[in-house]
Amino acid sequence: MSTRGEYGMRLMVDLAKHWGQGTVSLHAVAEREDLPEAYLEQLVAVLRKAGLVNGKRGAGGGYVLAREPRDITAGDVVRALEGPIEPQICTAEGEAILNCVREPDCGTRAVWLKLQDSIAKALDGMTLAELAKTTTRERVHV
Amino acid sequence: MSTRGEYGMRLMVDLAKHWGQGTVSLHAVAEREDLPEAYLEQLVAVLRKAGLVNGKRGAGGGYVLAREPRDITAGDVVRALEGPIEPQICTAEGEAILNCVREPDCGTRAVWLKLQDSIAKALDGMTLAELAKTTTRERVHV
DNA sequence: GAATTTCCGAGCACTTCACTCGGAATTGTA
DNA sequence: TACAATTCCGAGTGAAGTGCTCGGAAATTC
Repeated sequence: MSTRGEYGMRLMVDLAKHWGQGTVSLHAVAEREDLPEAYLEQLVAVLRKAGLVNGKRGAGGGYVLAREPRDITAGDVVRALEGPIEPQICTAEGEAILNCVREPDCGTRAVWLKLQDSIAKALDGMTLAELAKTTTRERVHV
Repeated sequence: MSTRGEYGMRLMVDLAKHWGQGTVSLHAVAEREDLPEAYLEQLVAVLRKAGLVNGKRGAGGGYVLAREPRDITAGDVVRALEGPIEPQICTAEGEAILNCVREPDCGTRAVWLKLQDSIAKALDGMTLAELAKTTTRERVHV
C-alpha cells in the first residue's frame, strides 16, 4: 500500500466530513491534512475518472463526493488509486485467470485467493460515513 | 504482493511437498515450478537468513525446510520476503507509531489497522503442511 | 478583468523489481 | 585426486513505479 492509497483515503475522508457543505477546494484539504497540494491534484483526477468525486471549476469551486459517504467504501478508494485488489496475477478480480504453468490448481493459489478475499472483505466493509465520524480508538479493537 | 512472495511461496510449498525426502536442489525446484533459477537463489538466501530453510552444499546438496511444514505459516514466508505486514507506516507491526500529523487518531488509520489485522490473520492461519497437500479447488470457497 | 480553482501533460530524482552474470567455496562420486 | 554438482556471494542492469514539481490552459465567480 503506497502513499497514493493513504493520501487518497485522507482526502476522501476529509470530503466525507464536509459532506453537505458544498464544494471543498484541494487547497483546503492539503492544508488540513498536511499533504502536497500538487500531488493531490493527480490523485483526485483518478478519483474523478473513477466516478467517486465531482469537480467544479472556478473561484469557490472544489470537489464533492459523487455519492453519499455511506455509499462509498474504502475498497472503492483503494481500487481506484492502487488498482484492483489482487495479490497475484493468478487471482485477478472478476476474471479467473490461471497462469500457473505446471499445475492449474497449484497449492500456493489458495494463499492468494484467501488473502485477496480477506483484503476485499475488510476494505469493502468500511464506508466513508463510518470513517468520517469515528476515531481509531473507538472503532478498532486489535 | 510482488513475484518475490509468489516465487518464494511456490518454492516453500515445493520443499514442503518433498519434506522427509532429503535435500532438494534449486535446479529441481526451478524446473518443476518453471521459475528462473538464478533469481530463486536470491530469494532462498533471504529465506535461509530468516531461518526458514537450511542449505547443504556440494553434489547431491540442496535445501530443506528448517522446521516441520506444519510449523511454518504463509505469514512467515511473506514476512521474510516482502517485509513486515504493514499497509502503512502508521501501522508498523509490533510498535505503535503515530505519524499522522494533524490528528493522532485520524479516521483513516482505522482502515489500515483493520486491513493489516485481516491480512496477518489470513496469512498466519495457513501452514505449509496444508498448502502442500491441498489443491485450490478443495480448500478455497470464495 | 482579475482572482480562484479545476484540469492536463510533461518531466525528474529515487527506489524497487526481476532478473542475469561471474565466480568462489563446499561436497559427493568416479 | 579430478570433476561435477551444488550452495553461497556480490555486483550490475533495464524497466517500471513512486512521489513528487512545474507550467499552463480552461472555467467560474466576483
